[in-house]
Formats: sequence, C-alpha cells, structure tokens
Amino acid sequence: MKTKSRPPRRRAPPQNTEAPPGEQAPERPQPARGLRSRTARAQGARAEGGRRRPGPAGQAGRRESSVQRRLESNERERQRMHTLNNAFQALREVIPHVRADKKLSKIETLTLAKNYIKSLTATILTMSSGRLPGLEGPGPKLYQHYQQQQAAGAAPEAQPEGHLHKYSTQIHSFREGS
DNA sequence: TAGGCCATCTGGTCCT
DNA sequence: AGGACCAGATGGCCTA
Repeated sequence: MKTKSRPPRRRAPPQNTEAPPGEQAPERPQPARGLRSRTARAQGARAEGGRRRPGPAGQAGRRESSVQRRLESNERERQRMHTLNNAFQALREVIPHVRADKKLSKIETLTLAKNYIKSLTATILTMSSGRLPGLEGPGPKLYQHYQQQQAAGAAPEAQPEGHLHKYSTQIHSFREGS
C-alpha cells in the first residue's frame, strides 16, 4: 500500500444535466483551474470510445425523455456516491490512526475499522468477563455472542489479544506508509 | 512510467 | 414504473 498525502481532489458539478444552475449542490467544489471536470472528462472519454459510447439507438435517435432519465439517474448515482463517501469520511474520523496527515483509503478505512472494532470488543470482553463483578447488561451477552462467533469458526486468529495486536500492527504499517 | 486510488457514467437487477 | 443498488469500464491524478 502506498503512502498518500495528496489533498482531496476536487470534483466538479455535472456539465450536462438539465438542472438549473441554482440547483447545484452547494457543497460541490468547483473544478481546479485548468482542469476539466470529471463529468466533462467522462463525457469526453465517452466520445472517444469505450463502453460508454452510446449505442446505435443512443446517438441521434435516442429519445429526449430517455436521455433526460439517464441524466437524472446519473445525478442520483452521483449523490448516492457522495453520501457513501461522506460515510467513509465520518468513519475515518472516528478511527484512531497514527498518521493524521494521511488520508486513509477506502479499503484501509474498512480494514482498520474492522480490526478496531474487534480490538474494542476484545477489550470489553476482557473487562466484563474478568474483574468487573458488578457489571451487568451487555457484558455477559457480548461474551456469549463472542463465544458463538468463535464456535462458528469466525477468524482463526480471533483471540482477544490477537485483535489488539493485529490492529496495532496495522496502525504501524500505515505509519510507515507501506 | 507503473500502479493505486478515485469519480463518473452506464446498463442490469432488485426492491418498493 | 421508478428509484436504489451494484459492478464493470474508463480515464485522470498522484506517488514511488
């Protein structure tokens, strides 16, 4: 895995939607000076060939309403992906990791989150099944759930210390930018 | 320059 | 029927 410290890339509003300019999402940044927007680039790419080239029915003969539906669908898909990316960003912000200057990739975020959750679970289990006699509620249930997971053959390395070690190792590997 | 990561478009499928 | 979801394709940006 490579180290990345690049600034967030700018996204541009769609160039080809029928929506009036006033309806552009305000949070959408303008394209960097001198750069074509992604939408424009994609449209260019479509014109240049590849899978996105309109089929025979889609060139001059495609009905206006069909084109309109496609544009609306594109916009919804864009919004959906923005929502997904916002969720990724929110997740990044609650996962402790060493290099705050380095933005975690999506796969790194998911992997780190998974192991972070496992390490927290292991920590809670250690506390609830051990030295906290007064603890009632989630502790024993959590422990039962954990044992069931183990019995179901979850992760072979799934020992409480193992999760913490794995998470810690992962953090360090990110620190070194590997 | 290669490889990783990403945004976007697109068509198919699922769901309400 | 229409929207949500998904995965493939594509090309740009960035770093090593």
